[in-house]
Amino acid sequence: MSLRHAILGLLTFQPMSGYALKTRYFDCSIAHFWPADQAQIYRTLQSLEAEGLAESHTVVGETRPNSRVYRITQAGQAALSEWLGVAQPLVTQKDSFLVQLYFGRLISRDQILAVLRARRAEHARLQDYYQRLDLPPGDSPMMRRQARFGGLTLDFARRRETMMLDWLDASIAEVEGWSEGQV
Amino acid sequence: MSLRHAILGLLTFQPMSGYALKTRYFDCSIAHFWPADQAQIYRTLQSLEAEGLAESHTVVGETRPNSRVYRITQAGQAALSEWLGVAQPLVTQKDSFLVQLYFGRLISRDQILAVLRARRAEHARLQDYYQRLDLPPGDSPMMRRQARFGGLTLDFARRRETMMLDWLDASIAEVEGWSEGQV
DNA sequence: CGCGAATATATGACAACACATATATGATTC
DNA sequence: GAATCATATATGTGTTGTCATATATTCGCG
Repeated sequence: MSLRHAILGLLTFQPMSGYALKTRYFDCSIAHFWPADQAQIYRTLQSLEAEGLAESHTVVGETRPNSRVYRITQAGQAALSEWLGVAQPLVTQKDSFLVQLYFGRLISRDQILAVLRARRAEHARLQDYYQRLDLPPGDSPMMRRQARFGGLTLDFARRRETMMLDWLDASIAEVEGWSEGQV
Repeated sequence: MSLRHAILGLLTFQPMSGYALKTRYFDCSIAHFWPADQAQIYRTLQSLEAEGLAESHTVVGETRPNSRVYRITQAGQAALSEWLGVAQPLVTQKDSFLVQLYFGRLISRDQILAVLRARRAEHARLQDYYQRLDLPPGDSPMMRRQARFGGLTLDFARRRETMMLDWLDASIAEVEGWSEGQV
């Protein structure tokens, strides 16, 4: 249910079209911890409207194609607040890389090291991305409050990438220490 | 596709029934980073057999119900090795809690603190679980090699929980420092 | 003027997954 | 003897998500 509530949350910034929501808001924030493609977002907006949590009207574009601008309703705000106040159950994070590593004994030491190093490179790239990423300072009281919470989630991403790199470095060193015959 | 390969991997330990696979192996290992319910595992075993990656025969149980014992085939071993050798694409980890936190400004400081503290308690429980969890020492060369790779994934889980608790403690302290009027 | 890029929305098809439920056997417990 | 638990497998169904594809407009470039 997170995508529904994430979209309702973004609509609290201002009413907007699916396109603006995805390209100007979603992809720069929520997508870092709850990615979704265009089809999913458009369908979710339709479903939100069908349930009365959002409403839309067509805006005639003079310089662009017409767009359908969505606005959160009172019912939508109530549903969002309700959801935000209840602790979500902890869900096990799925990671196919850990499945690969768990069965590392089934391939050669060089092969598993190559997979580990490729993973390290990906996370180094991500760490760099999150280090450079900075949040818009906020030009209104609302956006300044928003920036604080955005800062918490960004802090999480940075800590996670640091932890990942530490663990990958330790794992690579450990596997390198295992003689080929033992692997 | 991870579940398919995880199941093939478990079948390399020994041929076994869906029930044994789930309760004696899957839930104690793979489920920590790729959970799946009974229905999903049984259907995946059927699909693996349909593709020739596993084969099964019925074992008549004298003291229990009959069971269908699956064995990995040559083709299955080949498919598994193939998959293990290729680095899987990095997938964004979805976390509904981060969605909640990102929109923390929409509820009261006390409410978001309650959600943060509930999350902290969950991760403290998980950390305790992973600290106590120890892998079977391995009674054969294969299982000793297996224990090494299992150790790497366990190390990851422990580091992740430590990072989570550090971040949650820092976030709780930070939010506590924000005056209610500002939140 | 044609072409591609950016803007904008929508749907079909399928895979993966979660949750519920159905069924059956044999052992243990009260 | 009835109830319950552990063992064991199977399927129905709805939701979510992914990927591909279709369609339409306007702008800028060569």
